[in-house]
Amino acid sequence: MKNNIRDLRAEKQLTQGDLAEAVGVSRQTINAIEKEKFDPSLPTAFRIARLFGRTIEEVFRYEEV
Amino acid sequence: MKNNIRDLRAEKQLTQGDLAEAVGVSRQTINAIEKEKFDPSLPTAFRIARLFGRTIEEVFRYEEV
DNA sequence: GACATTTGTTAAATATTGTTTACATTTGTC
DNA sequence: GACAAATGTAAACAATATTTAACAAATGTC
Repeated sequence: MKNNIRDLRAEKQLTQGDLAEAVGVSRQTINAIEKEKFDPSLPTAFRIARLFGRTIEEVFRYEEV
Repeated sequence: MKNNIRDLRAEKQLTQGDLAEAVGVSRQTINAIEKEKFDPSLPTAFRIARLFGRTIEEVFRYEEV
């Protein structure tokens, strides 16, 4: 799973901590998702996308196995 | 999280077993998601949406807490 | 009504994801 | 270079997703 959270976050000038607070997860969780250590849960993905005013497909890109 | 997998599945005349196989999860997982027992992972949500030719937002509806 | 198919459900076990804590590294500013 | 802010990372744990197996209930067909 790829994502462009880093760019979207930069656009809005939010730190990982800002985003974490807005989304309701820990800063380390945002960091891990951003660094693509693991995928967020579907609810978390929805909250992230919504926060940026984007669809999930615009934020995350799934590459078929 | 709400979803309309049941209707989409009916449109395509797929059984839960058919969908499970196409998506790559167990039939019970499809049943549980369909009955909204729990949310799928993000990759599974992507595969389900893709299979129906829909976006995740068209298949799943997230209601803010 | 017998039969096959589909769906619902439950329990236990496993895998994956999210949180916390703590510390290290990087980056920017003075 | 000192300092603060931001980011990276890791281990332990908590929470959730998924599988497997088994059986019950519903549905459709003959």
